[in-house]
Amino acid sequence: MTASPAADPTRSYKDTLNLLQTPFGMRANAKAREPELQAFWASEHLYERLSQGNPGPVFTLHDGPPYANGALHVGHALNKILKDIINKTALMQGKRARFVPGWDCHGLPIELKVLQGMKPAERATLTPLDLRGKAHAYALEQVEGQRRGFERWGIWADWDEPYLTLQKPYESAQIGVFGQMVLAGHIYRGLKPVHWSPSSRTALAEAELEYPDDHTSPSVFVAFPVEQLPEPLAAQLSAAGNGTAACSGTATGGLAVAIWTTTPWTLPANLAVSVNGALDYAICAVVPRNEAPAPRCSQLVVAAELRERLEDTLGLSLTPLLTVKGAALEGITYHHPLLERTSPVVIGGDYITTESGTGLVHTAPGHGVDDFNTGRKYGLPVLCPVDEAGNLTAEAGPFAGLNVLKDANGAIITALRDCGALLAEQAYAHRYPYDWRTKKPTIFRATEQWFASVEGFREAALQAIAAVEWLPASGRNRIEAMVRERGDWCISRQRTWGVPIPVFYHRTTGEVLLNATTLDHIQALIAEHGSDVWWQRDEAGLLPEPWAADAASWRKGTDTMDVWFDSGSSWAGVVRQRGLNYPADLYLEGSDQHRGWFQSSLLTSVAVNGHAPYKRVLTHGFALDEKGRKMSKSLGNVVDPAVLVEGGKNEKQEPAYGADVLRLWVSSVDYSADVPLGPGIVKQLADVYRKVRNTARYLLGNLHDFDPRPQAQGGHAIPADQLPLLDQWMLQRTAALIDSVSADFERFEFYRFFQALQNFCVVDLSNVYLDIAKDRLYVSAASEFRRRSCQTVLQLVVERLAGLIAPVLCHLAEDIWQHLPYRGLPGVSLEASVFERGWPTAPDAWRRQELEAPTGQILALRALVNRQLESCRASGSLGSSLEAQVQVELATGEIAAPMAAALAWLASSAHPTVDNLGDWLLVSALQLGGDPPAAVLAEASEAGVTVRIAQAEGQKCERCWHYESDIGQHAAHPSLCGRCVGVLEG
RNA sequence: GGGGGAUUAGCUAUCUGGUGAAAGCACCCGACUCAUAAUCGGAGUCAGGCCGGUUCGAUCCCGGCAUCCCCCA
Repeated sequence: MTASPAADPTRSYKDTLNLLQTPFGMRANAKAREPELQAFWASEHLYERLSQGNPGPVFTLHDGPPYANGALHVGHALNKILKDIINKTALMQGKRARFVPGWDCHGLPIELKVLQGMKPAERATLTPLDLRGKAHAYALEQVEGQRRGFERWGIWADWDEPYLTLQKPYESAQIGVFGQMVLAGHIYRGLKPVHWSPSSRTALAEAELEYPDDHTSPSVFVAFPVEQLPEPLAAQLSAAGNGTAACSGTATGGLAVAIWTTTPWTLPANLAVSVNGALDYAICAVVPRNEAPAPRCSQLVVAAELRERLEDTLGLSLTPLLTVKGAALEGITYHHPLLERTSPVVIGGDYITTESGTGLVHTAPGHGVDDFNTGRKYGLPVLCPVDEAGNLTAEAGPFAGLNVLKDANGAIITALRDCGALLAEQAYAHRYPYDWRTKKPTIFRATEQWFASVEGFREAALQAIAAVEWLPASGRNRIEAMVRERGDWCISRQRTWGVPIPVFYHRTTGEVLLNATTLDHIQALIAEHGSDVWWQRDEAGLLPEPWAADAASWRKGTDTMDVWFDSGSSWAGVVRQRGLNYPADLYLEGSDQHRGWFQSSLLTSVAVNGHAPYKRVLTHGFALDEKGRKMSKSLGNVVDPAVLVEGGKNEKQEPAYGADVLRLWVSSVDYSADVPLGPGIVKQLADVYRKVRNTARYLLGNLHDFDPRPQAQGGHAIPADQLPLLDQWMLQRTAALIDSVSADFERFEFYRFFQALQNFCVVDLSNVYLDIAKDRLYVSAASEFRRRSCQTVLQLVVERLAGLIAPVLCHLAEDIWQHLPYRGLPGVSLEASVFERGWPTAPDAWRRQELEAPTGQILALRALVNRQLESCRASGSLGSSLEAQVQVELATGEIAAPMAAALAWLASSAHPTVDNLGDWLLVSALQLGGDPPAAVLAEASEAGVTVRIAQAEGQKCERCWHYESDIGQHAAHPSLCGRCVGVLEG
């Protein structure tokens, strides 16, 4: 340094400062940079090496398979990124966290998607195998698209070996689960009402129904004559003075129960009348009004609340004789008005209301879900006198042959009128399900289905639930209630795109063939050929000996399995097959999966192995918009993760924020409830990201000439215990951050990490430590202790900061790591990736809680001074804080004791060139006690501490901007202070 | 219709039976021009969805209602 910059106007003293230098950009340029970093990970085989080669235990977060259909949405992002944060943390902690991603590939939506994409003519000639081939191809295509999206988000997984529910080993394992349940006696065949379309002679799923607005049904009110009353009720009635009317044995002229139905054709299948046990019912005397024809009964039972309304509807005068709870009606028997049959009055469920009808519900277990469930409770048979085409069968007696959607209703209404059971008839408009393809009405019809008998292992399931840790804890109540109350699981579907139920029926006797031999045989065939084999081969090709010899007598079943059975078998098809932990360490899905995958997986695992497939279950809520509403196209509030990450058509309006901002969002919200997302939130997250990035950039930029090796080994690092107090405080803050963030990740409370990270970067680093550090870093000579000690801290902090953010901001963390300026210095060894460094730790020596109190005092003093400086700025008397000098005066006694202690602590520092109050306050001069400055610009007192602000004396040093009185004492540097001259002249 | 969850500053988040407390960001004002499409300082706003109960006292406990979300019917 010979020529004086002052003498050379083309140079300025700025060039003599140690300003930051780094190629690390202020902006992420995420669209280009993130894929580069991902390519780096791939080239290093980082995920593979860590997940397989880590020294720690195997950690299994088992992926719940998303459905292989449609574009990725923010719900996918929330789920997969949460999983990835947990996996990356586990990998950094040295665990072998292998993540096998999955897809749910079978089922109706894909089947329908394929069918919709075909011309009617094409569809007409479609074979099941053709359909399955197209569905298979479609599913793979969807999987590929979603996989690319997940990878772009930086998710680490076995992307080359995902599990798909359509893979042969998976299907084979699923058949194995089914087989074990069969052999354990948990699988049975039974009748169940399903949506049935007579026009297409097939069962329909809910998704295949539509509900036109203009449907009208011929509704009827019918009186069912009572045969017998339970003893207590009979006694009550006779006590009310009307015992005689309750006929015994004769149905004529006596008491009747009144029902209402919109499907008169189901009356031949009536097997009970259901009441709500909690509702009030009135037994009424019946008197015709006006011209109305007299009914055959003299007393009617109706819901008390509906009595008056029914008087109008039925044209009858109903005088209440006795009011009882529905529960008291249980045990009444009545005679079917059209058939020779006696049936009971039973207690139904809460579905029985007084909104319409009579409060007593006609119950035909073969033709309604509520009816079916109630019937099961009372052991009623599932009578279904309707064939595939919707024609009544011989079981319907005189009505056999009539069609339920055409002539049956009329004939039955006529018969009711003829026998005097018809109370009223009226057209009733309501929503009614139609076959979406034929546009014809559907019916409920009982069909043969396959069930898993939950009853057989309900207790075991409840015990398994109790052994699992549910997060949040309310999840346990939720699934427990569902499992306790649920009925048997109907696992058969009348569809083509799925795993077959491997059963044969005898062509003449109907006998079911399903045993260990056939199951093993089919399982082996599917393992080898995939489930297509079921459709490719005839019975002779599917049956094992000895049945194969008589193949012509057997017919293979056409049902497929419920897709929940598919995904519910993943513990067998994936976790166990791939050598992961079973039970898995963690399942993590949206809270809707209590009814879905958590439950189906639990049931199959308990049925086969007697325990849950998971040790812990973590659930998250749903992504909503900024106002807490569901995202929908019509509201225009949908956040497309692809646009968020890669930018929209107009990148000015929809910039490419990058995957890290999406990941930061996931970390920022409390996902135990529903989580909000919208443009405002994204913008804010982008600001937080920028703050973290710029903070890291500043750290990197000031390490450009730093060798992190200890001085003893030729480097620049100062031992921690020899650092100034300010630096020790910074390390204490860093240790505190590491400790709290480690705990946050342990509890999966990432939003706490998000808050702590923000506070660390903004307050501890940017506002305090780095603000004070500027003078040390820029002004001091490059190798001065004052600067090297600061760099020591920056280096320790930046590496740990990178590690702490790595599970969430994985790209930023790696980008920081790749830009560590001392990478490649001789003698410096550095892991290739931040993920190889391991989870950040802090030596115990950093944890010095006792530094917090005095530092807090001084920072409070700093705030007090700042307020006064600001008032000086407002009056125009000061600009930069370095234009000021400060006098601090402490009151005597208790009140100022903490501050006095803090100042004494600071004064006792071994490194007064760093630990001095003036530098900490960023002012040019500081005076403790003594006489006040001549011209005080501002003054304030707080808690016994008085500060006075005055214009700093001397002149501004052109290099360090401090105001000093020793300016101009060196001829070569007339505008510099003594300190700067010392630096420049060595 | 039933079950579950949410409701504190514009946003995200936090603590608490005692006149409550509340961070960061955003917004506003100012400084700097040696992190500059950056950085620093200051200020203000503002409150626990609504109604009722328990209590000497409730944001915090209980009940109801409203709005939103999930599941089921």
